[in-house]
Amino acid sequence: MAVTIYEIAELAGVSSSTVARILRGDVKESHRRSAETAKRIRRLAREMGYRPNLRARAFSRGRTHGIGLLYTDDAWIFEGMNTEVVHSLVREVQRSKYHLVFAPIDSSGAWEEIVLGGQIDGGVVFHSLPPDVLAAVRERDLPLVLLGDNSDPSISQVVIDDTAGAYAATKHLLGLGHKRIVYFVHDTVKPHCSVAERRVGYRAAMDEAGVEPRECVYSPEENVIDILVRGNDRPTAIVCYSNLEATLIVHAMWQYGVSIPADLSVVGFNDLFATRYMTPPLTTVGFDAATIGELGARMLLQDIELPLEDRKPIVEMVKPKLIVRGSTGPAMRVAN
Amino acid sequence: MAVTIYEIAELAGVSSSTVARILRGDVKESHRRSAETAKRIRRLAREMGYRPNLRARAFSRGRTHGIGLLYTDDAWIFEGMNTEVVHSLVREVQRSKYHLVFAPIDSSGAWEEIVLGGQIDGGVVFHSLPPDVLAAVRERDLPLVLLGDNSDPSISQVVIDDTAGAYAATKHLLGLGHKRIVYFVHDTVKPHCSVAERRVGYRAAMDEAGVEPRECVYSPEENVIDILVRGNDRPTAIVCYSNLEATLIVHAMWQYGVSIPADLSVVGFNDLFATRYMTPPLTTVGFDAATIGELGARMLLQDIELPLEDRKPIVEMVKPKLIVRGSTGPAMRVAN
DNA sequence: GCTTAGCATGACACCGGTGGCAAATTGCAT
DNA sequence: ATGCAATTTGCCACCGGTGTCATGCTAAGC
Repeated sequence: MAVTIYEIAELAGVSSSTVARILRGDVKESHRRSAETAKRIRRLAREMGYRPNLRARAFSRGRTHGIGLLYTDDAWIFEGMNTEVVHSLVREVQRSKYHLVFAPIDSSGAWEEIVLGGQIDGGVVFHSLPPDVLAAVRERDLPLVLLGDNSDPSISQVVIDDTAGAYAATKHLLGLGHKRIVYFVHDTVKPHCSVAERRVGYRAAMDEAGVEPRECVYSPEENVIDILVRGNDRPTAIVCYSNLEATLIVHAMWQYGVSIPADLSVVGFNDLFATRYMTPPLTTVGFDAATIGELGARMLLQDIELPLEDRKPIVEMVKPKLIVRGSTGPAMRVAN
Repeated sequence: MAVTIYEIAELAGVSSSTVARILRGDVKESHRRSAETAKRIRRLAREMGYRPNLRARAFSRGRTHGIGLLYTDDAWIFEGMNTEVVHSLVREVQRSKYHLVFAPIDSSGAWEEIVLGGQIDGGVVFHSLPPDVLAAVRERDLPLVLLGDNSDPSISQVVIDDTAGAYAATKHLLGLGHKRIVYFVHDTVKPHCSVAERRVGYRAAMDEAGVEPRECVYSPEENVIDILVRGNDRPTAIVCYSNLEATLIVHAMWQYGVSIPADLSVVGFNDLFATRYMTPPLTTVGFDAATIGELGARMLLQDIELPLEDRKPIVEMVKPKLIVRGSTGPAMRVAN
């Protein structure tokens, strides 16, 4: 059905290799004859609506030009900032004529088909890979880039400076006169290096100010209310692990009549569109999702082009910055 | 590097066809010898870590087992409900050993590579296709399923009953005693059939109640404030086209001290996680995103398996339902 | 024991490009 | 005109499966 180089070759009276090379741009065309045939062949191809069969090319070259989007359920790629990262990833990868393929790592084992079946030339990982998957990928010599995880230094990665972000958030609160500041993590959050990193940043700022750090896990909800509303020694400010905690806390405080930021200051993490329109607009640590996708894609594509032995892991760190909005304010004077 | 059927065939002392057939399950194995060789070959394949080369299979069969995720920038697939639809799409497609490929329709022309290069066997469309793309897809006889758009009856589609949703929302407000109800659309919303359909539902309910319908475009913001805050004859309730309008209105009203729902009732459209935690929690029209993905995927996969002439467009309609939360309340008594 | 339908098997062409190699052609210098 | 290097061109094997066809084998029926 579709036009092939052989049909073009026949009509043009040349061999299929010539057609293939010309349409691929493998010919310098300095000779007079070459330039002429090249022009003729290109015209023919255009007229006949030729499109290289990418299945055939992938087979023959052993390269699909596919990039796997590898993620576990824990990575929540359909939530928050991650969707924006994926968005930029798609864009960047397209620019180099590659395409992105969903490769969820779940019990269905579909990832095996994709990775072991040779459907992709490399993978972008949200956030890290189970050991068996990693082993399989390694065996196939597929280059990888990890996004948002620094657990394996032997793989290239793009990470956010979580420590710096949490540090800045805590500093901001300390600067407003707060002393009783809590670091909050929701208990549905999977153990992930960023949880610890943000904690480190928080603690560093607290230590520096000579204030006692306090941590809390948001669960069960009652527990949180007890701490934030009924507690005797209740905190005046909160550093949230992410926007989830911030959203839930703002909502819970609204229910209990605790005013934000008058009675309680809240800092989130991640600059989602919606946080700008919360009541009050959320002060949060933000970073540019597009940068992460672009860096990741470029690092991966570079590795793919490189011969196996020249590949070496690179780590890129993205600096977040604090965006001050309405959910933080000066500490109450009356604080005991 | 990777194991092929030829290597297995050699070791097993049979032909490559036999290996291929046995590993594909094309053999009934009623004969004694067959059963024995089959067992031997399967064991060998397992021991050698054989994996069929899917590039080769795709080439040979002319089928990639890839499904294109076709979307324009206008479709916002990285926002709101759409991400959930994509999520379920991935899942459902995997169950049938297919994989999803991002195929954004933009000026980069990358979609041509994917569609015309034969990288996919079919496509899921958010929400509709530009004419040139549609023509290209048609020419390749690629089956399609449209999600959330009913503009082309010749293509299978999964649509939400927008009219019924907006009707239910408006009915709810009328039931609470509201008379001055406005239908709100943000001006960044692209012309899309759902805008009109929801308007129809809104109007139907208003007409039924014998109340004058009123529509508004959210832009510029000043305009909205004028209408909702300063207006003499200002509305007491709003039916929003989507959650975007609802979020912005709730936020703006908070700034102007208009209390929701006491002074103004707001109904959104789309049941996002975050709407549950807005202040107040949003009354909204919701539908199950997963259902849409599953239906769409199944319809498409069915079409792919079918011979060209047996394919006929199917339309599935998903019923939304009203979720009453805190942003709607009875109309004020003092209303003139 | 012989026939025969039915299934398993092997041989081989094919899908549509790629890439290495040898042969042909060209431009340029002598 | 001749030689030479540079470049283009054609030929062909190859990538790893699939599917068809002819042949070989098997088990059941007589």
